[in-house]
Amino acid sequence: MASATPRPVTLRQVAQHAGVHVSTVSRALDPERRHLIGEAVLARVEASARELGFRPNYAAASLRRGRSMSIGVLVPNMTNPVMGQIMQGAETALVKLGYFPLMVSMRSGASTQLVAERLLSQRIDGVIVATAPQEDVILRTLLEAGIHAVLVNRPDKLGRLSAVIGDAEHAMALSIDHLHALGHRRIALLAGPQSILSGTQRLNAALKALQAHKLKPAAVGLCDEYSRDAGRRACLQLLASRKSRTGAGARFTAICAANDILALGAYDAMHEAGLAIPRDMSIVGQNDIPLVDLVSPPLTTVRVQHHEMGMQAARILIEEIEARAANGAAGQASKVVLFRHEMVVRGSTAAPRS
Amino acid sequence: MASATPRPVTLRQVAQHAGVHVSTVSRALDPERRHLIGEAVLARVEASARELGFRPNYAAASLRRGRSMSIGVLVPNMTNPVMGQIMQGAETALVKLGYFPLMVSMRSGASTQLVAERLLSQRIDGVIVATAPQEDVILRTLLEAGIHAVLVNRPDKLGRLSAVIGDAEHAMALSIDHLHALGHRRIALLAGPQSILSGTQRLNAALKALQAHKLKPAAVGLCDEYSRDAGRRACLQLLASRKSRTGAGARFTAICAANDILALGAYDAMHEAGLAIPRDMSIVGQNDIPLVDLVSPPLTTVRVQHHEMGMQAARILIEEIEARAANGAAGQASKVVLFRHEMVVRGSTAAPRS
DNA sequence: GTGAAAGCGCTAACAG
DNA sequence: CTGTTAGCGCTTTCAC
Repeated sequence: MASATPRPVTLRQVAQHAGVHVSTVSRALDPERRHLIGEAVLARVEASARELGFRPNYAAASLRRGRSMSIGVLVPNMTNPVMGQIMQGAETALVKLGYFPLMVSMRSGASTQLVAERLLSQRIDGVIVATAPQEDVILRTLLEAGIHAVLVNRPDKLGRLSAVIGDAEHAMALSIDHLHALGHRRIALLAGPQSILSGTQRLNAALKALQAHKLKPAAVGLCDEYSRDAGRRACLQLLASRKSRTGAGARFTAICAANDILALGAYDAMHEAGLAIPRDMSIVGQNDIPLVDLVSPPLTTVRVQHHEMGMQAARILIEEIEARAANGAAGQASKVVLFRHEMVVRGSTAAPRS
Repeated sequence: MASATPRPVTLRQVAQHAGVHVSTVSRALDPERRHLIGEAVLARVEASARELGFRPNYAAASLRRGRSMSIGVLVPNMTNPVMGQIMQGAETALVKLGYFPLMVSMRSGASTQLVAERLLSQRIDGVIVATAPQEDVILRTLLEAGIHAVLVNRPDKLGRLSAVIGDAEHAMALSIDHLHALGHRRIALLAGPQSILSGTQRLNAALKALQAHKLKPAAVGLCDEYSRDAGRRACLQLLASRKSRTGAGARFTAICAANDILALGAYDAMHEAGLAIPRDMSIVGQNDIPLVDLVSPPLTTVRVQHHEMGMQAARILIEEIEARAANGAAGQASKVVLFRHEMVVRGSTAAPRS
């Protein structure tokens, strides 16, 4: 008993065991330089390493090479499933590229400044930033220290950094095209608060998508916040005006909501009005938040591929870092990747009753 | 322009700037040893460090001290909000204790073996394990390498490791007590699959909680999986038997589900049977998964404090690591912390109609 | 209180 | 192809 933490095996020990020099072992174990080593020696070294259970000491390698091969992944918090997907995607891609992701959240209780210091002390080679622009103190600190950054889910106002962001126009077009393909021509919009960016952006995108089919919205309900109740109220109002009016435009058969929460509010309104989904009204949401596949009927919505966005951000970051290492800091153009979304067709949409 | 990544400031530079020796700076900047330094020198060193923007190089410190001050946090995946909370809690506590968390998921696409190697190469001082027992290959590899581990949300079958787990008895007692306090006496149970641990555990806990009130379940519905539809079917069956039987026991007024998903299935069944929640039937879930506050009526459930569990696991781990460093590996007893839960009363429960 | 010197484990010139 | 040598930046004896 009492196995007093066996001290990790070093390169030196492997070298001794294999009867060669340390540097030979170092080369043999590096996939990039193993071809420099004779086959016989290579085999011997590998056998020794395996037998002794050698694991390279990253700290020592970092110190020597001046690169840590680790990348910070900065998120506002880790409990949000969207952030989870971004982290997961970034991890997958980074590991595959031979880097180690360091996940760091702003909800750690540490001050903004300390979060930056922590990352800097780890000598990260780059950082993927998914935090809100309000927290840019960190980003600035990191950039000043010469850390390369790529943004996820938010654009860079200065246009200096590459960013991977969602394509709002594409997203709304998917919703509208889906309804149109089902045969809907009288479509009402349930828009989010026009005081915030995504609110106006999505409304405009929806109008544009309708226009592409030479349509105008049958009605537009404005919600003053992204809450279920706001969606419900706006929707009830829409239904009321539908009755009072007789024009063709007012008799809509489908609702395109700016967001899943608002769509769920529309569910409530339909319920109260005694209308069945999707028989009397088709409803489509936006975002595919968790559990909307569990409501009745399961919500048709548009999924943002946050996982892929995380992967893409990682790939761009590493590419830029390695380009910089090769070509020097000279003029790299920053990319903006607009991400495609995907339609998730479930039970809340159907062809209109003829 | 062309700021070619300024090389990080080293201790040596700070020493030069302050006109003292490197070792003096090292001592001055370590809160544990700064008292060894004269006040004047201390002030001078600190000023220099700040002025030059010195950040300690953790890799160098790790190498020298033989401890990385970093802790692995192993989760099955990062997209699950439960895991998010555990990671978040662990991060908060670890950072406060001066450690750096390395979040690693099994969904990274890397093989189990490689995930372990990665952690080992980082020379982590310990690991918090929130993965399922199926993935114990990793855990075994880490333990064999002498890494200290603490489990979250799962017990150690061998009783060697400390674990922070939910208290199923407490959780079910909260549900039952809540229903009892509202006046319910004829309570049906919706149990999960008896083939898995949490299924039997929760059922037994519920029976025990009822017994504490000298009650027996009015009925027990067994679901063969944790799905909404399984909950619905089991619940419909319960309702059918309720009609056919006339005994007092069969006419239950409340349902206590083993899980939120099953509870949502019960919602469906009530809907189909034309019963209103909570007027005709009270329903209580378990877990408080995201969005159950958005269903109609909002689900009354029991919340597991995963965030606190993550924090607690971190504290225990560090405590044990530091005790081991101080006292040697000698016989440490492993702790099992049963975590308290909290009732979240929302709209799905009410007093029974008299 | 402070300085000097050694070395953690590894990689990267430079020799041969 | 393989060995030699010199550190990366830091902490930690041991002197003074």
